[in-house]
Parts: sequence; structure tokens; C-alpha cells
Amino acid sequence: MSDRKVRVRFAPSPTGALHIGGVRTALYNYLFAKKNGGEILLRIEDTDSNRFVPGAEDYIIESFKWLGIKFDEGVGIGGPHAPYRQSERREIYKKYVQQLLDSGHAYYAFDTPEELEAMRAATPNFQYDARTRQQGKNSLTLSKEEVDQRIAAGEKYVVRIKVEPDENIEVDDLVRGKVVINSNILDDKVLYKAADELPTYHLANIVDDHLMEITHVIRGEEWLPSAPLHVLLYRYFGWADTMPQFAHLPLLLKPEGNGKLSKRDGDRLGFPVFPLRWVDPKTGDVSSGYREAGYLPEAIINFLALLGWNPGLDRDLFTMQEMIDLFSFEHVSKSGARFDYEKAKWYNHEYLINMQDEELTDQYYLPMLQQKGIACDRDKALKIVALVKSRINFPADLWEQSSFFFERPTSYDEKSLKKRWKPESPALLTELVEVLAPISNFDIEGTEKIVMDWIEAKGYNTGTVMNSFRITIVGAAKGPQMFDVTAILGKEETIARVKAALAVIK
RNA sequence: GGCGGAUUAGUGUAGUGGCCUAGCACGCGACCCUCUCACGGUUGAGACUCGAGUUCGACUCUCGGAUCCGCUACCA
Repeated sequence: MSDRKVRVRFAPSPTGALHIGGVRTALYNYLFAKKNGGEILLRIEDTDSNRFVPGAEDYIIESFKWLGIKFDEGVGIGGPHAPYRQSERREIYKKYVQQLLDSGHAYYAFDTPEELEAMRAATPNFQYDARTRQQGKNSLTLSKEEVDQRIAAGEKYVVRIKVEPDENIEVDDLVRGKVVINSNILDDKVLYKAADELPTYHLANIVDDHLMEITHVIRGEEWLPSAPLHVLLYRYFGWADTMPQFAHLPLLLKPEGNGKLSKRDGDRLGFPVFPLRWVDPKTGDVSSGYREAGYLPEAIINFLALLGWNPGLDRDLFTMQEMIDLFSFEHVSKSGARFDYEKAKWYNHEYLINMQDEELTDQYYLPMLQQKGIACDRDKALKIVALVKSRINFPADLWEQSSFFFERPTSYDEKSLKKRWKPESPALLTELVEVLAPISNFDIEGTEKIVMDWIEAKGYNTGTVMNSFRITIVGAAKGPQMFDVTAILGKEETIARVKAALAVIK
């Protein structure tokens, strides 16, 4: 078994947008597969016909495409084990359900929802198992003739697993170690529904993982309680020798309060919980996405990877390849990780300021300016981006940080004025205009030298002059070095702004 | 309620019995840089859930309490 090629899968059900927690699960699967020279496949688990949401599958595929997680086979790609959509594998499952029925590890049950309801109401903590299945209408209590008759009559039966009682089931988990559970607490889970001719998750999952030669099942912690059932299924099928290894990942928790991260937290706290924007086809509700919010996929990947896993190094920035090389379940934590949106922003900031000026300019800045109808040649745009990029968290911030290059301030920040505008500012600036006016070459060094010499000669306070100057040019006490700004603005505009401000600020 | 899992600063984590006066990062504060805001650098406050054991010695092992999380569907 250990010499089998590593094969993992990510198997979401298409019930809506792909949750960020699901993205992390997929990411860990991906990292593990690549680390071990293995393969990862994408399977769609749409065995619940009632919860199917159109568009969800495409959304999932597009999300991973954006994030840079490439699957080796599966839905949208194909492969030797196609089809990868469970709703298209009906006939396959039927065969295996029959195998379990024949070997006595499963049985037919005809109990109606109402009858089940009644049983639950009558017995506290009721569960359909070895102790209670005598009360049900199933092929264990009914005669063979009646069972055949009911099925022949088209009655909507269900197939349940027959869990043998009093057995300790061991689950070997890559992150949690050995977990032992007694079969008495397991119920006879439904494996197959005749109503839609589809298996439930448990059956389909085990059959597919076996058929698709999955070696490692890496999934969320919510599956840990049903892992023993899955172990049983492998055993009942006779596949125990090739049973995959399990790894149950800790959950992603709400940033504040109790519980796991949900869609509503994003709405409430104002951050996305989905990779891409999603419009619910039924309700029309719109959920924001990381892509549309201006996140770089690399930043999201890095952030998510370190939420529950840590390579044990004293740094936080890793490329996908580095993470692949470093990934190991030994360093996956066992407890749930609170989602920290501030850190997500920091990651984006880091990835953005580490981008080349050219890339930021061509990919984001120039298109942004064009959309606003602002003419600006590439050289100038490049210079501006270089000056402001250290202050941005999102590409959109590029505009906020640089708009003053294109738009003369129409108002002046109150706080800045209060702190930096001195009684002598108007006189100083009036004089500055006279100093600037004769300068023929308005470049950075030249202008700076002339202005600084003037300040020194007159014995003025550099801070007072420069900050007052800054307010008239930028509109607030912020931004790049002043002469970098004026060199881009040019003499005419610089002087015009000072004069305009002088006329407005009292 | 039952069963399972978990528990290091506000958050993500390092730590595998003595190296811990518990490290790193985000966030918060200060200082330096400086014409401002960022960036960068330095730095401050801030944590081993509690109680018993085991041990010469426990953040690290065992047991119990507390708390949190998950599961408990003809959903995944």
C-alpha cells in the first residue's frame, strides 16, 4: 500500500459557492499530492438531487483556476476514471449496493419518514441500529416474499448498512493519531435511496475513492465522526488492504464569537468568504469574492495555507512551490483556526508591494486610469506607481494614493491643516512661489537644492515650509517625497496649486 | 443529552521533559529613518485553560474538571 502512487481528491458538492474553508482543504490536498509526486483529482459529489445548485460546478472550477490549483484529472478535465460527477455514476453504485446486500452487510428498509419520526419521538436518542432495527420495516424483519413484493410494487425503499454491534473500530488519522470508536454508537446509515436511484455520500464516497485509487483522504474535521463508518464500509467491501489513509483537518472558525466560519460572517463583518463573487441563482443574493475585492490569488493561497499549518520557520511568506516542498501533516494543527481578516489584508499588501512596478502598472494602474478617462503615458504611470505602491493593500488603493497627481485638491484635510498649517504658512508659500517660478529645469534634484538652499539661507523651518507646501499640492499631510511629486506635476501645475490653496485656506 | 476532537498572548502559530527569563508573524504602542503618510529598522505591552498526579524536574506525559468545536438526517 505504501508503494502506491499518491492520489488524493477534492470532492465538493455543488450546493453553492465554494467556501474558503473548502479552498483550504483543496489546497492541503494539492500541497500533499505535489509534495509526494502524486496526483489530485476533482470529483463532484452531487448525490443530493435536492440541493443541487446550477452554476456551482463551474464556479468551483473557475475558482481553482484563478487560485492556481491545478487538478490532474476530474470534472472539466477528464481522466481514466471518468465520469467524475457522481450523478453520472448511478449504475456503478447500484452494483456495489447489491454486493453489500448479497453479502449481508446491508438491508432494505421501507420505513416512511413519518414512521422514523415516530420512532425518534418514542425513544430518546433513538438511532436506527442493531438494537432498534427489529422495530423497523426492513428486510431483516419482513419476509422475503413481502420484501420482493414491495420492491416489485415500486415502493421507495432505502438500503441501510448493517453495522455489527460491540466492535471497536480504529481510525488511523494522519493529524490526530489513532481514534477508537465503538460500533454501538454508529447507526445503520442510509447508503442508497431508491427514490432518486442515488447513493448517499458515504457509499458513493467509498466506492469512488476505491475505484479512483485514492491513497489519502484529506478532508474537514466534520467528517471525523463518520470515519469509522467508512472504515467499516471498506471492510465490508473487502477493500481493507487498500483503504486510504485519513487526515482530518481542523475547521476554520469565525473571526469572533463561537462557531465555524459561515457565509453570514462575511456579510456581517464586511469581508469575502468566497474566492469569487457569487450570485445565488434562486434568491439573487450577491456574495463578494476575494478576486473582485482585489486580492491576489498568491496572497490568498499563502494566507490560507498558514491557517492551520506551519512549516515551523520564522517567516510567513511562501511561494506555492516552497509550501509544496515544506508540507507535512506533522505540522498541521489539531485545533480550529480563527479566520483573521487583518492578516489576509497584510498578505495582500506584502504580495502587492513585492510585485514589479511594471506589472502593477500594466496590469492594474494603466487600465484603472483609462477607465477613469485619464490620459497618462506609461513612463509617468510607472513613476507614480513606484512612488505610492508601498502604501497600498489593494490595487484599487493605487488610485486613492495617487489621484492628486491628476486632480487638483478641491478641499484640504482638516487634521493636516490643524497640525501642519502655521500662521506664517501663507507668507512662506507666497515666497516659495517666487523661488520656484524662475526654475527652468523642474527635476527632482535641481528643485530640491534650490528650495532647500532658500530655506537654509532664510533660516526657515524646513518642516513648516514643506508640510504647508505638501498640503497645497496633495490636499493632506501624506504622500511621497515632495520633489518627487512636483517633478511629475511640473512647474505650472505646482505653482498653480499653491496659489489656489492660498486663495482658499484662511 | 450521547459520542468524538481540541485547548500557548486579541489572532495565526513555534515548542515533542531540563536549551523557555516561552520564539516568530498580524494587530496595538513607542522610537529611529524623515518634509508628511507609508515602507524599512529597533523596541514595548501581551500567553502555556484549571486541578491533581508521574518525575530530581513539566508548556511538554497521565487522569479529572472547565470551555470551545464537530457529529448525532433518505445533507454533504
